[in-house]
Amino acid sequence: MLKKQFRLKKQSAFNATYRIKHSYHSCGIVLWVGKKKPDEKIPTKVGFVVSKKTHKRAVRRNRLKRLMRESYRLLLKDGETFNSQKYLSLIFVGFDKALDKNFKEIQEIIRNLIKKVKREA
RNA sequence: UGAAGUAGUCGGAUAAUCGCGUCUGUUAAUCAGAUGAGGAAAGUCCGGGCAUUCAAGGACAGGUCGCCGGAGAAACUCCGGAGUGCGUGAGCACGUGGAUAGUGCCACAGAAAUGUAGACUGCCGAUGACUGUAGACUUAAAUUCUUGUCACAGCACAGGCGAUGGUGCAACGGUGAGUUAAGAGCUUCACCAGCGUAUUCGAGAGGAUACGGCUAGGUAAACCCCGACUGAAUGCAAGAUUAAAUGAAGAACUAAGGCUGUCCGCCAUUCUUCGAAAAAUCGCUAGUGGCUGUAAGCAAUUACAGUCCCAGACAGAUGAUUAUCUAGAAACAGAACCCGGCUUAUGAGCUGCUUCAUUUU
RNA sequence: UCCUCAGUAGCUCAAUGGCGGAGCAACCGGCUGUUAACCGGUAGGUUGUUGGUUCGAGUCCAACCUGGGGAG
Repeated sequence: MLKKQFRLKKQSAFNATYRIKHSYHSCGIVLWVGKKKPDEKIPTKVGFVVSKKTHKRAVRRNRLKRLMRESYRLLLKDGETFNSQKYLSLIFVGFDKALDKNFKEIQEIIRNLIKKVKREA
C-alpha cells in the first residue's frame, strides 16, 4: 500500500484525469493518464478503481485493487517506472477479465501498460 | 454395523523478506513500540438507542399484534407447555381470537351452495260413490246377469314423508340395526364426530368423566368485529462547530401557504436559484460490552464477584512472494454510527445426546 | 450507506381467487413472373424460485433470487 501522499483523493482530480482522454488498455485493465507535471518535485498520484458493476461481491473487488496496488508498488520500488512519473496522475481501472487472474499475470499487465506511456502527451 | 434426528465446536498454523491504517513516544520531514474484520461484517426482514424537523392540545381515521405461562429495553424475538398436521421413531412444521354482530364470495357440475330450503325428481296408499283383472271367496250356478268383500295393477289428488337425486372440497351429523303404509335421531339401540351443562385435574391454554337436548356448511393470509399496544417523518451522506457575509437575486402575497392522514384549532411569513457539487474538526466508539466463576431457574434469562479495553477509515487500511505442515493450492465472505434478533450463504472435519433396522451375546 | 419499484410466450404488455390472452416476431400454406404487403392456419408458458392459506393461487401471505430507479 502506498502512503497517503501518493494517492489520488479528490473527486475533481479524478474527473480532470478522465477529461483528458489519454488512455491505454490491456487484458481487462485500463490506464488513464493525466496532465504533464510542471515541476519534477511534485509526486505522481495514483488511483485504483474497480466498479461495483464489474462484480457484486466486495471481496473480489478489493482483491483486484490490492493486487494492482501491490504490483505498482513493486515496480516503483525497482525503478521500472519509464515515462509514467512525468505526469501528475494515473488511474488504473479493473474490469471483468482481470478478476480471475493471479498476481504474476496482473504484474505483467501493469508493467506493459507503464511501458506504453509515451513521453509526449 | 448401517441409516437417521438434534445440539454444539472449528473457520488454517509456523518462519523469513517487502508493505499499509490508527494510536503513543522520539526526532525533524526519521525511527521504535502497540494494535488492526465476521459468524454471518451479507440481505435490510423486524425492534431499540442516538440525532434533526414538526407538534398548545383534542377527536377520529390509520397502523401493528393475536392459543397459554414465563424471559426481555423492545420485537414478524427467545424459552417451556397446549392444540392440529406429518413421520415406524428420535423428532419436525404451524400467521393457532371470533363464522350464533353484520356484509361479501363459494367457478364448473348439481334439484338445491345458506334461507333451518323443500319448487322439481321421487317413496307411500292408512284415502276415493274412480278404472281394470278368464285373481280368490260368497251364491244352486260351467257360461251370462246380480250382490258384496279381499288381493293386485293403474289414475287422482286432500294428505303423509324428508330416506331417493350422474354432482361437488363441502348437501341441517355419519355407519349399521329396529320400528313403519312409506319413512325419519324417531326423547329406540350400538359405535363415532360436534355442541351445551356439571364434576374433576391443571397457574392457564387445555385434558378426562358423566348427563342432556338431538345439531350450528366453508372462507377472517375477504371486508370486518373483539381485545391489547401505538405521536409522525427523516436516517450519521442524520446533525453540530470553525472562517467568509445575521449574503445576493427572483416568486407568492390576505387567502394562499405551513403545522402528520382528516377535522377542530394554531402560526405570521413561505418557496426557488446562486454563493456552496468547496475545506477542516467533531459526531466516532467504554457499550443494553467481552471473558471467568458462584447462586437462582426445567430453560430462555437474571443477580453478584473478579478481570479486560479489543478496528475507527473517508477514493476508504489486513496484502504480495518464498518455504514447511494438515488434505499437493482452505468454504461463505470485508466493519463504515452503535446494539438485540430473524433470514440466507458456508470447505474439510470433530464432539455430546437420542431413535430405528440388522446381527451377536 | 439508505430508500423504492418491478419480474407473465423470442419482444412489448393484458388478465375480479375459477379453462393464462392480444399485438409484433417465428414456422406452414395461399395470392404474385418474384419479393413485400395481404389472406388462412400452426406451434411456443413449471406465470423469477421455494414454502404456506384456500376446494382451487399469475393473483393472498412469508422467505429468497434477479434487474431497474432515486437520495448524496
